[in-house]
Amino acid sequence: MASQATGSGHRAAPVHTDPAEVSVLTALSALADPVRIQLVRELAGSAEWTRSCGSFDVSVGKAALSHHFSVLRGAGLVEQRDQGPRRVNRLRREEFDARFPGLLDLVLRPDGSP
Amino acid sequence: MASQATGSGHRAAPVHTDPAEVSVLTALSALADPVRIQLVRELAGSAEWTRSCGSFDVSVGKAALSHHFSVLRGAGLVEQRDQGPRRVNRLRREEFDARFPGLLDLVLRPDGSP
DNA sequence: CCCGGTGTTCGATGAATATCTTACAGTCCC
DNA sequence: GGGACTGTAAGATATTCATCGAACACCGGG
Repeated sequence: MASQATGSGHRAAPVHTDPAEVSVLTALSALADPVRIQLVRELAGSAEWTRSCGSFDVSVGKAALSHHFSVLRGAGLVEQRDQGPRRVNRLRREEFDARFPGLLDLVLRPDGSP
Repeated sequence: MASQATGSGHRAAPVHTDPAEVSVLTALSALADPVRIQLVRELAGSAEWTRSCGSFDVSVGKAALSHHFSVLRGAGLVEQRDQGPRRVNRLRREEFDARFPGLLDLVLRPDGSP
């Protein structure tokens, strides 16, 4: 078979949640965590599909990191795609902003920003 | 002594936090709770200084309720004033909105509102 | 085919926190 | 002053959740 450009494995695909189906409580809970805020911020500062899960400068082990990405997926904040052995990420900016206008902007704004 | 219109007792005044000094994480954590969301919503639907703490239709005891109001005060979301034996509340809409534009609107919006 | 690299899952642990019960401190009204 | 009412404080309990360690699955390359 013709090998695809970026091999799409037949692995357990990550479960995604449509931002349109996310409740306010779920969205706020997902963002009410320092590690996840950092992930979102770092992700926002990078081009889409360029950051693998392990490429983030966080202070937790990879098990916890995997959990955090699961929460972010469940809140419709992050989309993931398998690219060879690694899983690359994308911040669902427009979609999430359509569901919760302004929320992402607040998180991405530098914290001391009156 | 001349009794004041609404007697302001010499009781331990509630500790308030200026919304300008509240971090994003604190604000999101305060709002990431179903009981507190309900309190904020109910408060937004009432005139200022008209709702005492005990007048909310929540499913927790008054001790937990007092704790939730403490969290809301600490996030700059609610202002309290003693009015006789009861403590009346006000949602700090403008001040909080100046610090976190749009956040309160998201919480007050009916949950399925895309 | 073996191996290093990448993530996920599972179970357990620990910390944060939401809750209750009880006790206490004010305030108002009789 | 006594008593009903309102809210807070303190201590105990329970639940949620973030974290870790180890085991497993998958991919790509020698």
